Amino acid sequence: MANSDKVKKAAPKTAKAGTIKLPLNKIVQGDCIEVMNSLPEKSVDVIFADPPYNMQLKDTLTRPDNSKVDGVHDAWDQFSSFGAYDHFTYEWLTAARRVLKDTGSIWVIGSYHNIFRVGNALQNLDYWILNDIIWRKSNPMPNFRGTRFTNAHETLIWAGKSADKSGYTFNYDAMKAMNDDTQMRSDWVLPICAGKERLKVGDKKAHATQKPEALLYRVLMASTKPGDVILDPFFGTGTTGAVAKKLGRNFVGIERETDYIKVAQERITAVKKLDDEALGYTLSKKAQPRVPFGNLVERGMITPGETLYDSNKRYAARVRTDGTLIAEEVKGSIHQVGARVQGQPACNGWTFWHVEKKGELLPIDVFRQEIRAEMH
Amino acid sequence: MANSDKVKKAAPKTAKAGTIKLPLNKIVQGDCIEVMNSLPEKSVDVIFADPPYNMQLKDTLTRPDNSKVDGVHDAWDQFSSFGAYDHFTYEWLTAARRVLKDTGSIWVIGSYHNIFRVGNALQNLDYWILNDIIWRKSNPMPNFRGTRFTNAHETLIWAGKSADKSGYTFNYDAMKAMNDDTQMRSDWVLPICAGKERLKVGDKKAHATQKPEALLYRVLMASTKPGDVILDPFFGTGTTGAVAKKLGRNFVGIERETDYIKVAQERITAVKKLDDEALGYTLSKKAQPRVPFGNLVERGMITPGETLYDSNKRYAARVRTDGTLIAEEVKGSIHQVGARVQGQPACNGWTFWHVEKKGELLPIDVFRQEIRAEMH
DNA sequence: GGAACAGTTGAATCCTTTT
DNA sequence: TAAAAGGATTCAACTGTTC
Repeated sequence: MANSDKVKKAAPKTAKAGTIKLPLNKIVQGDCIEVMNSLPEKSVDVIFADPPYNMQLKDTLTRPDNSKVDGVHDAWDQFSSFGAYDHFTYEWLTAARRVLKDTGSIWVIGSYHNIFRVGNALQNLDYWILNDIIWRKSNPMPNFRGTRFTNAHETLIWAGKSADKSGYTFNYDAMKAMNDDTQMRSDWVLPICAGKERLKVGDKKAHATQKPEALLYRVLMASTKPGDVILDPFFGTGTTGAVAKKLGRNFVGIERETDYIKVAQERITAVKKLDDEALGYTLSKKAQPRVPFGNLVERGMITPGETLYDSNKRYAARVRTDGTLIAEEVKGSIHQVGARVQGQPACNGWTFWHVEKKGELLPIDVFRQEIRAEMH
Repeated sequence: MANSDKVKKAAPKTAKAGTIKLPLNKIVQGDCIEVMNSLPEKSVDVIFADPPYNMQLKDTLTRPDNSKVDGVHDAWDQFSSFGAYDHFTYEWLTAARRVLKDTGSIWVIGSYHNIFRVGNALQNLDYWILNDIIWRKSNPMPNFRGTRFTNAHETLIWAGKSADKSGYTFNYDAMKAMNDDTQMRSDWVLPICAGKERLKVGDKKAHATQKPEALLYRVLMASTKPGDVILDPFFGTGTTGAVAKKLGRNFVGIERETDYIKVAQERITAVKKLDDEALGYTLSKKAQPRVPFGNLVERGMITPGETLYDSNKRYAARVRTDGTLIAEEVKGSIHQVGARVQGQPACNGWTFWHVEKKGELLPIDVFRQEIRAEMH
């Protein structure tokens, strides 16, 4: 493909690390390791990677010097017939780790041919696995020879940058909402990419392993926020870019093959971003602004001296002017007193305590909601 | 446990490899690596292994009701590093390979904590992966903190002794018959081991990680013939032995802990071999799979931003990306919003809401039916 | 006797901010 | 940096009790 404003040529190998500005919503042509090494470090929120898994599997286990590995004690830390693939894997995962923000996370998809190499490398490189996700295909290709089980799934690994770097995005509530109000599980049932969604060039598939948009939809809805940057180092025909654009996220695509880039570019251009109401990103409860109980007293929503009850009216406590409670000699915050009267180690005072209004018990959390609504 | 005719003491480390006769249908007490090295080479048909997962649990975990989760904190699951775990893995997999017949196969079960280490080691040791099998738990433990996807599955790797040594057993027709006459897939839905099947000592579970018999039933039905020898190097409370005996197969169990051996021995003694007729598998009736509304959005059957109507077009609501609806400031699931706009306590959103296609109103339930049809 | 309800439990790498 | 505090968080299956 000729140069266009949407396609960047790969940075030369000599490019200084981090000297290239992040090419937002563009496809960069080139080797993903070189390109990633040219990007600014800690600059992307999430990486989605669908690496190749074409391996030379028939070789026997040999070291680089061609001696055969036979012992127990030296097999596990030596190169093997998988050496070339492992080397490639470590290189791109290392480059990916550099460009990933400390609060970022990475997704890698694969099958049993390569996923154990990838998972092993991720762990060795100090990534921290969050989940392994099973994409259960509703319409897999059958096993024609009847020699094994129908290979009906692929595996995705979702990992944070390291064990002590938390802060990764997980839209728990959105996932739960998408799953009829029960937690989203680690096994996802989705059809393979077929029909109109399957991109063609003439009457041939544009790409051998095009992933369904539904898969990326769930990945991005789960682990990114609107405006986040998603890097895909094996961009192919651009499923990641198409879904990112639709969902109001930014993408950076890296791809070597001109033919794929061309198809991906056309595809993404045709995608429209959903409007903001439809996007409807709701802040998780954990991320909402903190409202001290004292504010409710301060504003007169709750009067000092008033009595609070639990939902069964088994426990009662009186409100003091400073926003603490007192019950049976126990003084402290709404949480501490709630925990103590029940003899529990912890308690969410917001949902535990109620005020009595016209004979009805109203959780004090409704006042907090009022205050938050004012704050937008 | 005292010596008995059913329990053998481990062979001494100096025992010459292969000098011990195969202890058929017995539990050998000792370290599995030493014991396996003392057994005759190429003597067992199938190995089933449930090694420690190296879960690296830190603090105690509590449920939302403040009760404590009884996690796996046993000494046998503690390893100092990945290196230590890898070393252990290579050792036992090497010993296992020696006792396995050339026509044999091996099963190893694990979770994301260890399965990538195991899979990597299997490949490096020249085993040949036949399938990775997903045990989808119908009743997994939820994620109590809302931080990740519910960890709802475990992975089994099924591998032959090497790429050029075929001849492993796969009972294709039995598997197909067990699965309503369609090929058995690589994902198996089975409940966890609970209820009466769960072995207890007093009121405590006998083993932290007892596997369900249904899982071993399928493994052995798929990959062994009557009379075959199945070796389990991490025998625990003997699920492998119990199912092997029931199915008319022979087992060899290796276990270190006296307490587990005692429980396993009693359990297996109580098992009766099924008569040949009873070996026919009774099919459990499949329930209608639940399809979340979010799936329709994810798959593009319904577009975020699209408007839904009731059959009389009296009410309207817009679809958001996470599969919730919004109508007149009311947000929530298709059921919740349907109920609220009507002022009713409840509503079946599937039949209430419709999409407009070419001037016709189509209930959204038709899309759910489409998805169910794909799932069979 | 059976329905309804309350209680328990499972291989889990399960929090974040302020003081 | 360690300790304290705020406050967010669960699903399906089985067991046992009550009405």
